[in-house]
Amino acid sequence: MTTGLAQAELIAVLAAVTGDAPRVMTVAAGEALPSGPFTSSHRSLQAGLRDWIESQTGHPVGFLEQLYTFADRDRGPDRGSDRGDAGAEADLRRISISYLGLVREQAAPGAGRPEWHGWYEYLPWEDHRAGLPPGWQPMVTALNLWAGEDAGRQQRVAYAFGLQGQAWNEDLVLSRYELLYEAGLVEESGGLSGAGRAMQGDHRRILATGIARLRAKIKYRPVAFELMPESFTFLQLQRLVEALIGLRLHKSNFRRQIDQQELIEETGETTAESRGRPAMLFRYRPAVLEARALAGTRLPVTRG
Amino acid sequence: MTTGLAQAELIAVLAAVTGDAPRVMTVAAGEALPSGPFTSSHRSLQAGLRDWIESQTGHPVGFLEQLYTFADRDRGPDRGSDRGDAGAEADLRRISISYLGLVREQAAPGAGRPEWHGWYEYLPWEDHRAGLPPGWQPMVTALNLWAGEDAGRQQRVAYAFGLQGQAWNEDLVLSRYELLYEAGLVEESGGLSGAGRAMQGDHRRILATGIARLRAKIKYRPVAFELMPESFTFLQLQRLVEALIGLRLHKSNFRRQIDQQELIEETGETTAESRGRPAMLFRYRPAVLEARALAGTRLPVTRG
DNA sequence: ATATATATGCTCAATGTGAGTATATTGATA
DNA sequence: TATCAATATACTCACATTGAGCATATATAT
Repeated sequence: MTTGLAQAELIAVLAAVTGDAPRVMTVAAGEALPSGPFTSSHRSLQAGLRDWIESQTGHPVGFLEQLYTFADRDRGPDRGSDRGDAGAEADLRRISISYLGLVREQAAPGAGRPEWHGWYEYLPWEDHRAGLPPGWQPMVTALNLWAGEDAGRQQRVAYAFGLQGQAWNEDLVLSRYELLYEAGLVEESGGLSGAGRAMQGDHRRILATGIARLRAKIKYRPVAFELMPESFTFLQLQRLVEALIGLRLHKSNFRRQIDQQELIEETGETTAESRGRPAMLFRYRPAVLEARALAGTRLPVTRG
Repeated sequence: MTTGLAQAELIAVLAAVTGDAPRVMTVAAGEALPSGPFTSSHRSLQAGLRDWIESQTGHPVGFLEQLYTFADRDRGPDRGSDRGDAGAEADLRRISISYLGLVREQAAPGAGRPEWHGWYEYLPWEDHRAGLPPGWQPMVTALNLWAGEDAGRQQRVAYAFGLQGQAWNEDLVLSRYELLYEAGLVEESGGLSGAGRAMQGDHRRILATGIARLRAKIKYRPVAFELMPESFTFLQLQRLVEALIGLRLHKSNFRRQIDQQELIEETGETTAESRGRPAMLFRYRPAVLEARALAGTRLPVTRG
């Protein structure tokens, strides 16, 4: 009872982008994230997961980062209350350690026949590239109905979904999923279908955690390049970032920002894929990565 | 062998600030971070840890956030190699889930007689408030010696410690500890004493992880108030932030920044603690917290 | 009264950001 | 072949933010 014994499991949010569609690797016909027991034959958490992913996808994982560790009856960061989906009453807890991984392509499925599905099948309210996503109005109406006269709920909804003068904040992926969960508007919490495709257990919450992390990270670390091919045009890079954050970017300002960070350099070649003027091809400069990352201090320190 | 059974343990980095000294709660005469098994009597990871901390410190924990989950033979985010400190060859892995918690004061020790020690006893190279910290020159010399002709090592050292024209980045706490570890300059990796006080196992690495998280977080979330008393002066707030990040701040620019975020409001009273003009007292405005946090987008989205 | 110490407010140059416009270079088409 | 449509790249400009320092206000100590 007090031994602290638990069953350990690894869960991966594996992301890739094809064209302008961000994708996630799934199993069980798109209903679950890939996962497996953490066995003692693995050298480490990272190494165990890396081996497993590479055997499944046939591609190396460039970027792999721990997301969050959940325990039974404690799914989701700031939840004190039980959700009742814990299962049997054994004195064995299950501990799930989730990871975010980025892979460059998603061809060559391995033994497990993984499937790639678009993020926004599961979280359609997160894609604002073409204006308000489908199903937006009914969802907002239902959220407001749930909030009722409760000022706290009203504020949380307005903040998370960018209503009532608040700006849309693309990073709040997890907050939004949790609000929808709490409001009973997703299947996982007993809601009717409609608000995106459901997943087993809390896998959709873990997907939301991964997307939130990636959207936050892309602002101060050049993770986008982990998803890009060797050489690429400016527009391809822009489309990829837009796919991840679910928003359109200002073209020339995006170019300027990338330019002045000196993250990329011309290859010398051009593409003639498109109709108009051919675009220059660029490659990533990894040497600069370590040197410039995390430049944003935001605190008024005294210099000199 | 492949069951995924493991022993689960919770480890806490509990921080408080008294005056201008940031502190961490320790056990074992200041040689270890508080930890304990995660038992099935706990409702959840968060709740279990929260209960335990409050019984130990006698104070409620305002802020509690998961840091990182380690497994035996995998201590530290990006390490593939074993460190050989794993212990017995049982097929039971130990999994340590670490948390960062912030408490407002550190009086009233509970049953376990915890001790509070200054952060910078353990990581003296992190405190740059009074210029270069003691032991800086010998440490840099030893690092350069370790780097030798290896350009990669040289670059990592220069970047992490702000040498050769690079600016000091207070967030890179973990990178610095890991470099010192790798270079054999801390006791935990066989180095002689001198570079700060050691801790058991990898507790000092976990402390570094917690400080790094806090220093990064303070830039975009008002976590400082979790450590402040009810009412405070501007200078007290500044001193606290300075203690956390280990740097001096520009007085009026700091005031301006806090001002325009509308995070605090006057209480109407003043203090006459000091010699000169009495300072106005302020209180934190928690209502605004949710509404304004995470304003920094950093990506050039198209508006309208 | 005067010096000293701290608090609070103001200015200004430099830099960064949001938004839009202008020019260049291609393929398609009349 | 002249023109159009489409895309790429470059430039401008107002405005906000930031880094740095100076000025003023109000207390205590002598």
